[in-house]
Amino acid sequence: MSDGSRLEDARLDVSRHAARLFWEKGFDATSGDDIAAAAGLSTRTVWRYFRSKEACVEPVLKVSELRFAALLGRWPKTDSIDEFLARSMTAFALDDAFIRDGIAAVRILAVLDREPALRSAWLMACHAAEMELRGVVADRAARSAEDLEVKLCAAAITAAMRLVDEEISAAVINDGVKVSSEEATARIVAAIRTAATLPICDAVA
Amino acid sequence: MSDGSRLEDARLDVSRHAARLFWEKGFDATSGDDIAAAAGLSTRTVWRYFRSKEACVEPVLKVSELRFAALLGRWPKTDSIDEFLARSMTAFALDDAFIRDGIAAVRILAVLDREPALRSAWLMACHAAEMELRGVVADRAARSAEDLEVKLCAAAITAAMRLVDEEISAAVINDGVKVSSEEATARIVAAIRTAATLPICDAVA
DNA sequence: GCATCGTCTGTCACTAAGTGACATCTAACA
DNA sequence: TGTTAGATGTCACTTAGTGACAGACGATGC
Repeated sequence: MSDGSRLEDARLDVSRHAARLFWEKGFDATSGDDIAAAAGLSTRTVWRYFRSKEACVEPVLKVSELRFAALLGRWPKTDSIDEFLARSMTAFALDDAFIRDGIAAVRILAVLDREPALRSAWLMACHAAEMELRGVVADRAARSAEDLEVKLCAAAITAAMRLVDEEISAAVINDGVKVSSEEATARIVAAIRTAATLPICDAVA
Repeated sequence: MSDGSRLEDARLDVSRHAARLFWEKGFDATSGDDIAAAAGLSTRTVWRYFRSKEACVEPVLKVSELRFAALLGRWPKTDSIDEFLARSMTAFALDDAFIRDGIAAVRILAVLDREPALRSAWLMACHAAEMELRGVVADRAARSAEDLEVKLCAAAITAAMRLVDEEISAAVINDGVKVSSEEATARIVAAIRTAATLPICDAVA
Protein backbone atom coordinates (compact mmCIF):
# COMPACT_ATOMS: atom_id res chain seq x y z
CA MET A 1 0.00 0.00 0.00
CA SER A 2 1.48 3.34 -1.01
CA ASP A 3 2.07 6.15 1.47
CA GLY A 4 -0.73 8.11 -0.10
CA SER A 5 -3.16 5.34 0.64
CA ARG A 6 -1.88 5.01 4.21
CA LEU A 7 -2.51 8.71 4.74
CA GLU A 8 -5.99 8.30 3.30
CA ASP A 9 -6.59 5.46 5.76
CA ALA A 10 -5.42 7.69 8.59
CA ARG A 11 -7.77 10.47 7.48
CA LEU A 12 -10.66 8.04 7.22
CA ASP A 13 -9.99 6.81 10.73
CA VAL A 14 -10.02 10.36 12.09
CA SER A 15 -13.17 11.06 10.10
CA ARG A 16 -14.92 8.11 11.73
CA HIS A 17 -14.14 9.60 15.15
CA ALA A 18 -15.35 13.01 14.01
CA ALA A 19 -18.61 11.55 12.69
CA ARG A 20 -19.23 9.74 15.96
CA LEU A 21 -18.59 12.89 17.99
CA PHE A 22 -20.71 15.09 15.67
CA TRP A 23 -23.53 12.57 16.06
CA GLU A 24 -23.20 12.20 19.84
CA LYS A 25 -22.46 15.82 20.85
CA GLY A 26 -23.47 17.89 17.84
CA PHE A 27 -21.21 19.74 15.44
CA ASP A 28 -20.82 22.99 17.40
CA ALA A 29 -20.17 21.22 20.71
CA THR A 30 -17.36 19.15 19.21
CA SER A 31 -13.95 20.80 19.11
CA GLY A 32 -10.88 20.06 17.03
CA ASP A 33 -9.17 19.06 20.26
CA ASP A 34 -12.00 16.56 20.92
CA ILE A 35 -11.51 14.99 17.52
CA ALA A 36 -7.74 14.83 17.97
CA ALA A 37 -8.02 13.24 21.40
CA ALA A 38 -10.54 10.66 20.18
CA ALA A 39 -8.32 9.78 17.24
CA GLY A 40 -5.12 9.69 19.29
CA LEU A 41 -3.10 12.32 17.50
CA SER A 42 -2.28 16.02 17.82
CA THR A 43 -4.65 18.85 17.04
CA ARG A 44 -2.07 20.15 14.57
CA THR A 45 -2.26 16.94 12.65
CA VAL A 46 -6.06 17.11 12.49
CA TRP A 47 -5.74 20.48 10.78
CA ARG A 48 -3.08 19.07 8.46
CA TYR A 49 -5.55 16.38 7.41
CA PHE A 50 -8.64 18.63 7.02
CA ARG A 51 -9.16 22.16 5.73
CA SER A 52 -11.97 22.83 8.21
CA LYS A 53 -13.90 21.23 11.07
CA GLU A 54 -16.84 20.38 8.81
CA ALA A 55 -14.45 18.80 6.30
CA CYS A 56 -13.51 16.26 9.00
CA VAL A 57 -16.65 14.29 8.28
CA GLU A 58 -16.24 14.19 4.49
CA PRO A 59 -14.07 11.05 4.21
CA VAL A 60 -16.48 8.76 6.04
CA LEU A 61 -19.43 10.15 4.04
CA LYS A 62 -17.42 9.86 0.86
CA VAL A 63 -16.08 6.35 1.34
CA SER A 64 -19.50 4.71 1.14
CA GLU A 65 -20.35 6.64 -2.00
CA LEU A 66 -16.98 5.90 -3.57
CA ARG A 67 -17.20 2.21 -2.67
CA PHE A 68 -20.57 2.09 -4.40
CA ALA A 69 -19.16 3.93 -7.41
CA ALA A 70 -16.30 1.39 -7.49
CA LEU A 71 -18.88 -1.43 -7.36
CA LEU A 72 -20.64 0.17 -10.35
CA GLY A 73 -17.22 0.29 -12.01
CA ARG A 74 -17.31 -3.54 -12.00
CA TRP A 75 -20.77 -3.63 -13.60
CA PRO A 76 -20.47 -5.92 -16.66
CA LYS A 77 -21.65 -4.37 -19.91
CA THR A 78 -23.72 -7.50 -20.47
CA ASP A 79 -25.83 -6.93 -17.35
CA SER A 80 -28.67 -4.60 -16.46
CA ILE A 81 -28.37 -2.60 -13.24
CA ASP A 82 -31.04 -4.82 -11.67
CA GLU A 83 -29.23 -8.05 -12.53
CA PHE A 84 -25.89 -6.75 -11.40
CA LEU A 85 -26.98 -5.28 -8.06
CA ALA A 86 -29.27 -8.24 -7.25
CA ARG A 87 -26.19 -10.42 -7.55
CA SER A 88 -23.58 -8.22 -5.91
CA MET A 89 -25.29 -5.87 -3.48
CA THR A 90 -25.71 -8.45 -0.75
CA ALA A 91 -22.02 -9.32 -0.55
CA PHE A 92 -21.19 -5.63 -0.89
CA ALA A 93 -23.61 -4.60 1.84
CA LEU A 94 -22.37 -7.34 4.19
CA ASP A 95 -18.86 -5.98 4.09
CA ASP A 96 -17.91 -5.02 7.65
CA ALA A 97 -16.39 -1.65 6.87
CA PHE A 98 -19.31 -0.74 4.64
CA ILE A 99 -21.76 -1.47 7.43
CA ARG A 100 -19.80 0.49 10.02
CA ASP A 101 -19.20 3.50 7.80
CA GLY A 102 -22.71 3.22 6.44
CA ILE A 103 -24.16 3.50 9.93
CA ALA A 104 -22.01 6.54 10.61
CA ALA A 105 -23.17 8.09 7.36
CA VAL A 106 -26.84 7.29 7.97
CA ARG A 107 -26.66 8.98 11.38
CA ILE A 108 -25.07 12.10 9.92
CA LEU A 109 -27.68 12.23 7.11
CA ALA A 110 -30.46 12.07 9.67
CA VAL A 111 -29.48 15.43 11.18
CA LEU A 112 -28.76 17.45 8.02
CA ASP A 113 -31.84 19.61 8.51
CA ARG A 114 -30.44 21.15 11.66
CA GLU A 115 -26.72 20.97 10.89
CA PRO A 116 -25.87 23.02 7.78
CA ALA A 117 -22.16 22.32 8.30
CA LEU A 118 -22.81 18.59 7.95
CA ARG A 119 -25.03 19.11 4.90
CA SER A 120 -22.20 21.07 3.37
CA ALA A 121 -19.80 18.17 3.95
CA TRP A 122 -22.35 15.68 2.59
CA LEU A 123 -22.83 17.69 -0.61
CA MET A 124 -19.05 17.78 -1.08
CA ALA A 125 -18.88 14.00 -0.60
CA CYS A 126 -21.63 13.53 -3.18
CA HIS A 127 -19.76 15.78 -5.57
CA ALA A 128 -16.67 13.56 -5.24
CA ALA A 129 -18.82 10.52 -5.97
CA GLU A 130 -20.26 12.28 -9.01
CA MET A 131 -16.73 12.73 -10.35
CA GLU A 132 -16.12 8.98 -10.01
CA LEU A 133 -19.46 8.14 -11.56
CA ARG A 134 -18.51 10.08 -14.70
CA GLY A 135 -16.02 7.33 -15.47
CA VAL A 136 -18.62 4.62 -15.02
CA VAL A 137 -21.14 6.38 -17.25
CA ALA A 138 -18.48 7.20 -19.86
CA ASP A 139 -17.41 3.56 -20.00
CA ARG A 140 -20.92 2.15 -20.34
CA ALA A 141 -21.97 4.79 -22.85
CA ALA A 142 -18.71 4.41 -24.80
CA ARG A 143 -18.10 8.15 -24.59
CA SER A 144 -15.57 10.53 -23.11
CA ALA A 145 -15.87 11.52 -19.45
CA GLU A 146 -15.54 15.13 -20.65
CA ASP A 147 -18.71 14.82 -22.70
CA LEU A 148 -21.38 17.11 -21.25
CA GLU A 149 -24.07 14.45 -21.65
CA VAL A 150 -21.94 12.02 -19.65
CA LYS A 151 -21.40 14.67 -16.94
CA LEU A 152 -25.11 15.44 -16.89
CA CYS A 153 -26.05 11.79 -16.61
CA ALA A 154 -23.59 11.25 -13.74
CA ALA A 155 -24.84 14.42 -11.99
CA ALA A 156 -28.49 13.37 -12.30
CA ILE A 157 -27.78 9.83 -11.05
CA THR A 158 -25.75 11.18 -8.12
CA ALA A 159 -28.55 13.61 -7.22
CA ALA A 160 -31.10 10.80 -7.28
CA MET A 161 -28.97 8.52 -5.13
CA ARG A 162 -28.36 11.37 -2.66
CA LEU A 163 -32.13 11.82 -2.29
CA VAL A 164 -32.71 8.13 -1.66
CA ASP A 165 -29.86 8.00 0.86
CA GLU A 166 -31.28 11.01 2.70
CA GLU A 167 -34.84 9.64 2.64
CA ILE A 168 -33.81 6.20 3.89
CA SER A 169 -31.55 7.69 6.58
CA ALA A 170 -34.24 10.04 7.86
CA ALA A 171 -36.78 7.19 7.89
CA VAL A 172 -34.49 4.77 9.71
CA ILE A 173 -32.98 7.13 12.31
CA ASN A 174 -35.68 9.74 12.81
CA ASP A 175 -38.85 7.71 12.20
CA GLY A 176 -37.66 4.26 13.34
CA VAL A 177 -38.63 2.59 10.07
CA LYS A 178 -36.97 -0.72 9.20
CA VAL A 179 -35.57 -0.86 5.67
CA SER A 180 -34.18 -4.13 4.39
CA SER A 181 -31.09 -4.30 2.22
CA GLU A 182 -33.22 -5.60 -0.64
CA GLU A 183 -35.63 -2.69 -0.30
CA ALA A 184 -32.87 -0.13 -0.14
CA THR A 185 -31.24 -1.68 -3.21
CA ALA A 186 -34.55 -1.65 -5.07
CA ARG A 187 -35.00 2.03 -4.29
CA ILE A 188 -31.45 2.85 -5.40
CA VAL A 189 -31.98 0.94 -8.64
CA ALA A 190 -35.29 2.69 -9.29
CA ALA A 191 -33.69 6.07 -8.64
CA ILE A 192 -30.75 5.33 -10.96
CA ARG A 193 -33.13 4.16 -13.69
CA THR A 194 -35.34 7.24 -13.33
CA ALA A 195 -32.47 9.71 -13.30
CA ALA A 196 -30.16 8.24 -15.95
CA THR A 197 -30.24 10.49 -19.02
CA LEU A 198 -28.18 8.09 -21.15
CA PRO A 199 -29.23 4.49 -21.94
CA ILE A 200 -26.78 2.77 -19.58
CA CYS A 201 -29.04 0.90 -17.17
CA ASP A 202 -29.60 -2.12 -19.37
CA ALA A 203 -27.01 -4.33 -21.04
CA VAL A 204 -24.90 -2.23 -23.40
CA ALA A 205 -22.93 -5.02 -25.06
CA MET B 1 -40.72 45.48 3.05
CA SER B 2 -40.55 43.44 6.22
CA ASP B 3 -37.61 43.47 8.61
CA GLY B 4 -36.71 39.97 7.59
CA SER B 5 -36.39 41.03 4.01
CA ARG B 6 -34.32 44.06 4.98
CA LEU B 7 -31.92 41.79 6.84
CA GLU B 8 -31.75 39.52 3.82
CA ASP B 9 -30.90 42.55 1.68
CA ALA B 10 -28.15 43.46 4.13
CA ARG B 11 -26.76 39.93 4.01
CA LEU B 12 -26.85 39.96 0.20
CA ASP B 13 -24.98 43.24 0.14
CA VAL B 14 -22.25 41.86 2.40
CA SER B 15 -22.15 38.70 0.30
CA ARG B 16 -21.50 40.77 -2.82
CA HIS B 17 -18.47 42.34 -1.10
CA ALA B 18 -17.28 38.93 0.03
CA ALA B 19 -17.60 37.50 -3.48
CA ARG B 20 -15.62 40.39 -4.94
CA LEU B 21 -12.85 39.97 -2.35
CA PHE B 22 -12.73 36.18 -2.74
CA TRP B 23 -12.40 36.69 -6.50
CA GLU B 24 -9.77 39.43 -6.26
CA LYS B 25 -7.63 38.13 -3.36
CA GLY B 26 -8.59 34.48 -3.01
CA PHE B 27 -10.57 32.86 -0.23
CA ASP B 28 -7.71 32.24 2.21
CA ALA B 29 -6.23 35.71 1.79
CA THR B 30 -9.55 37.38 2.58
CA SER B 31 -10.32 37.86 6.27
CA GLY B 32 -13.60 38.43 8.08
CA ASP B 33 -12.27 41.88 8.95
CA ASP B 34 -11.69 42.56 5.24
CA ILE B 35 -15.28 41.65 4.43
CA ALA B 36 -16.60 43.77 7.29
CA ALA B 37 -14.54 46.79 6.27
CA ALA B 38 -15.61 46.50 2.63
CA ALA B 39 -19.26 46.23 3.65
CA GLY B 40 -19.06 49.07 6.19
CA LEU B 41 -20.10 47.22 9.30
CA SER B 42 -18.48 45.47 12.27
CA THR B 43 -16.76 42.13 12.14
CA ARG B 44 -19.18 40.96 14.83
CA THR B 45 -22.08 41.67 12.59
CA VAL B 46 -20.52 39.71 9.72
CA TRP B 47 -20.46 36.66 12.01
CA ARG B 48 -24.04 37.35 13.06
CA TYR B 49 -25.03 37.23 9.40
CA PHE B 50 -23.01 34.14 8.41
CA ARG B 51 -22.17 30.89 10.15
CA SER B 52 -18.72 30.70 8.51
CA LYS B 53 -16.41 32.58 6.16
CA GLU B 54 -17.31 30.34 3.23
CA ALA B 55 -21.00 30.87 3.96
CA CYS B 56 -20.48 34.59 3.24
CA VAL B 57 -20.61 33.94 -0.47
CA GLU B 58 -23.78 31.81 -0.42
CA PRO B 59 -26.36 34.62 -0.72
CA VAL B 60 -24.96 36.06 -3.94
CA LEU B 61 -24.64 32.58 -5.46
CA LYS B 62 -28.10 31.70 -4.24
CA VAL B 63 -29.90 34.82 -5.38
CA SER B 64 -29.35 34.13 -9.07
CA GLU B 65 -30.54 30.58 -8.70
CA LEU B 66 -33.55 31.62 -6.62
CA ARG B 67 -34.46 34.39 -9.07
CA PHE B 68 -34.40 31.82 -11.85
CA ALA B 69 -36.50 29.43 -9.77
CA ALA B 70 -38.96 32.28 -9.16
CA LEU B 71 -39.06 32.93 -12.90
CA LEU B 72 -39.90 29.25 -13.44
CA GLY B 73 -42.59 29.71 -10.82
CA ARG B 74 -44.31 32.07 -13.25
CA TRP B 75 -44.14 29.55 -16.11
CA PRO B 76 -47.68 29.19 -17.50
CA LYS B 77 -48.97 25.62 -17.61
CA THR B 78 -49.98 26.28 -21.21
CA ASP B 79 -46.37 26.93 -22.31
CA SER B 80 -43.41 24.71 -23.01
CA ILE B 81 -40.11 25.61 -21.34
CA ASP B 82 -38.78 26.75 -24.72
CA GLU B 83 -41.71 29.07 -25.39
CA PHE B 84 -41.67 30.51 -21.92
CA LEU B 85 -37.94 31.17 -21.67
CA ALA B 86 -37.69 32.47 -25.23
CA ARG B 87 -40.24 35.09 -24.22
CA SER B 88 -39.08 35.94 -20.74
CA MET B 89 -35.38 35.18 -20.47
CA THR B 90 -34.25 38.32 -22.29
CA ALA B 91 -36.06 40.71 -19.96
CA PHE B 92 -35.00 38.57 -17.01
CA ALA B 93 -31.36 38.55 -18.08
CA LEU B 94 -31.31 42.30 -18.69
CA ASP B 95 -32.25 43.02 -15.10
CA ASP B 96 -29.43 45.08 -13.58
CA ALA B 97 -29.13 43.18 -10.32
CA PHE B 98 -29.22 39.88 -12.15
CA ILE B 99 -26.32 40.94 -14.36
CA ARG B 100 -24.27 42.25 -11.45
CA ASP B 101 -24.87 39.22 -9.24
CA GLY B 102 -24.56 36.94 -12.23
CA ILE B 103 -21.09 38.26 -12.99
CA ALA B 104 -20.07 37.78 -9.37
CA ALA B 105 -21.40 34.22 -9.49
CA VAL B 106 -19.72 33.42 -12.79
CA ARG B 107 -16.37 34.57 -11.41
CA ILE B 108 -16.75 32.43 -8.31
CA LEU B 109 -17.76 29.39 -10.40
CA ALA B 110 -14.65 29.82 -12.52
CA VAL B 111 -12.35 29.09 -9.57
CA LEU B 112 -14.20 26.19 -7.93
CA ASP B 113 -11.49 23.73 -8.94
CA ARG B 114 -8.93 25.38 -6.74
CA GLU B 115 -11.19 26.73 -3.98
CA PRO B 116 -13.02 23.89 -2.21
CA ALA B 117 -14.54 26.35 0.26
CA LEU B 118 -16.25 28.17 -2.60
CA ARG B 119 -17.43 24.92 -4.16
CA SER B 120 -18.93 24.02 -0.81
CA ALA B 121 -20.83 27.32 -0.73
CA TRP B 122 -21.94 26.84 -4.35
CA LEU B 123 -23.32 23.36 -3.63
CA MET B 124 -25.27 24.76 -0.66
CA ALA B 125 -26.68 27.51 -2.88
CA CYS B 126 -27.76 24.91 -5.45
CA HIS B 127 -29.37 22.87 -2.70
CA ALA B 128 -31.46 25.90 -1.68
CA ALA B 129 -32.52 26.36 -5.30
CA GLU B 130 -33.45 22.67 -5.48
CA MET B 131 -35.79 23.18 -2.53
CA GLU B 132 -37.52 26.03 -4.40
CA LEU B 133 -37.69 24.02 -7.60
CA ARG B 134 -39.62 21.29 -5.82
CA GLY B 135 -42.55 23.66 -5.66
CA VAL B 136 -42.34 24.45 -9.35
CA VAL B 137 -42.19 20.78 -10.32
CA ALA B 138 -44.96 19.86 -7.90
CA ASP B 139 -47.21 22.54 -9.34
CA ARG B 140 -46.63 21.59 -12.97
CA ALA B 141 -46.90 17.87 -12.28
CA ALA B 142 -50.00 18.39 -10.09
CA ARG B 143 -48.39 16.45 -7.26
CA SER B 144 -47.19 17.05 -3.72
CA ALA B 145 -43.77 18.60 -3.12
CA GLU B 146 -43.17 15.74 -0.67
CA ASP B 147 -43.57 13.18 -3.47
CA LEU B 148 -40.22 11.42 -4.01
CA GLU B 149 -40.60 11.62 -7.79
CA VAL B 150 -41.08 15.38 -7.53
CA LYS B 151 -38.01 15.66 -5.32
CA LEU B 152 -36.02 13.49 -7.70
CA CYS B 153 -37.07 15.54 -10.70
CA ALA B 154 -36.15 18.80 -8.97
CA ALA B 155 -32.80 17.34 -7.87
CA ALA B 156 -31.96 16.13 -11.37
CA ILE B 157 -32.92 19.47 -12.97
CA THR B 158 -30.89 21.40 -10.39
CA ALA B 159 -27.88 19.16 -10.98
CA ALA B 160 -28.14 19.69 -14.73
CA MET B 161 -28.43 23.46 -14.38
CA ARG B 162 -25.48 23.49 -11.98
CA LEU B 163 -23.34 21.70 -14.60
CA VAL B 164 -24.31 24.14 -17.33
CA ASP B 165 -23.64 27.12 -15.06
CA GLU B 166 -20.21 25.72 -14.20
CA GLU B 167 -19.37 24.92 -17.83
CA ILE B 168 -20.41 28.33 -19.10
CA SER B 169 -18.61 30.12 -16.27
CA ALA B 170 -15.37 28.22 -16.80
CA ALA B 171 -15.58 28.84 -20.56
CA VAL B 172 -16.26 32.55 -20.20
CA ILE B 173 -13.79 33.40 -17.42
CA ASN B 174 -11.04 30.82 -17.85
CA ASP B 175 -11.11 30.29 -21.61
CA GLY B 176 -12.33 33.70 -22.76
CA VAL B 177 -15.20 32.24 -24.75
CA LYS B 178 -18.12 34.54 -25.57
CA VAL B 179 -21.53 33.06 -24.78
CA SER B 180 -24.62 34.94 -25.85
CA SER B 181 -27.70 35.11 -23.68
CA GLU B 182 -29.64 33.15 -26.32
CA GLU B 183 -27.00 30.44 -26.34
CA ALA B 184 -26.88 30.20 -22.55
CA THR B 185 -30.68 29.98 -22.46
CA ALA B 186 -30.70 27.27 -25.11
CA ARG B 187 -28.20 25.26 -23.10
CA ILE B 188 -30.20 25.68 -19.90
CA VAL B 189 -33.38 24.60 -21.69
CA ALA B 190 -31.66 21.57 -23.19
CA ALA B 191 -30.26 20.60 -19.79
CA ILE B 192 -33.66 20.95 -18.12
CA ARG B 193 -35.29 18.88 -20.84
CA THR B 194 -32.68 16.17 -20.60
CA ALA B 195 -32.72 15.95 -16.82
CA ALA B 196 -36.44 16.27 -16.09
CA THR B 197 -37.77 12.90 -14.94
CA LEU B 198 -41.41 14.02 -14.93
CA PRO B 199 -43.23 15.32 -18.05
CA ILE B 200 -43.25 19.01 -17.10
CA CYS B 201 -41.26 20.65 -19.88
CA ASP B 202 -44.12 20.90 -22.36
CA ALA B 203 -47.55 22.42 -21.80
CA VAL B 204 -49.33 20.59 -18.96
CA ALA B 205 -52.76 22.23 -19.28
C1' DG C 1 -45.49 63.81 21.90
C1' DC C 2 -43.56 60.66 25.12
C1' DA C 3 -42.51 56.23 27.15
C1' DT C 4 -41.75 51.53 26.27
C1' DC C 5 -40.25 47.61 23.83
C1' DG C 6 -37.96 44.72 20.54
C1' DT C 7 -34.37 44.21 17.50
C1' DC C 8 -30.12 45.40 15.44
C1' DT C 9 -25.50 46.92 15.92
C1' DG C 10 -20.78 47.99 17.82
C1' DT C 11 -17.50 47.17 21.41
C1' DC C 12 -14.90 44.26 24.20
C1' DA C 13 -12.95 40.27 25.78
C1' DC C 14 -12.86 35.87 24.82
C1' DT C 15 -12.73 30.80 22.85
C1' DA C 16 -11.89 27.85 19.22
C1' DA C 17 -10.46 27.04 14.52
C1' DG C 18 -6.73 26.80 12.04
C1' DT C 19 -1.40 28.04 10.74
C1' DG C 20 3.82 28.60 10.36
C1' DA C 21 8.19 27.26 12.00
C1' DC C 22 11.10 24.07 13.96
C1' DA C 23 12.78 19.71 15.81
C1' DT C 24 12.31 14.79 15.99
C1' DC C 25 11.25 10.29 14.36
C1' DT C 26 10.85 6.68 11.05
C1' DA C 27 10.85 4.19 6.86
C1' DA C 28 12.87 3.83 2.42
C1' DC C 29 16.85 3.88 -0.29
C1' DA C 30 21.66 3.75 -1.82
C1' DT D 1 25.35 2.50 7.82
C1' DG D 2 24.32 7.00 6.36
C1' DT D 3 21.13 9.92 3.95
C1' DT D 4 16.80 11.64 2.64
C1' DA D 5 11.96 12.56 2.49
C1' DG D 6 7.86 12.86 4.71
C1' DA D 7 4.96 12.62 8.76
C1' DT D 8 4.21 14.17 13.34
C1' DG D 9 4.24 16.84 17.82
C1' DT D 10 5.24 21.12 20.07
C1' DC D 11 4.93 25.91 20.46
C1' DA D 12 3.50 30.29 19.55
C1' DC D 13 0.67 32.53 16.82
C1' DT D 14 -3.23 34.49 13.63
C1' DT D 15 -7.79 34.42 12.31
C1' DA D 16 -12.45 32.69 12.63
C1' DG D 17 -16.09 33.04 15.25
C1' DT D 18 -18.78 33.90 20.11
C1' DG D 19 -21.08 35.73 24.47
C1' DA D 20 -22.28 39.64 27.12
C1' DC D 21 -23.39 44.24 27.46
C1' DA D 22 -24.72 48.92 26.20
C1' DG D 23 -26.58 52.11 22.91
C1' DA D 24 -29.44 53.38 18.88
C1' DC D 25 -33.51 53.35 16.43
C1' DG D 26 -37.99 52.33 14.68
C1' DA D 27 -42.52 50.68 15.91
C1' DT D 28 -46.21 50.73 19.08
C1' DG D 29 -49.37 52.20 22.63
C1' DC D 30 -51.33 55.66 25.44
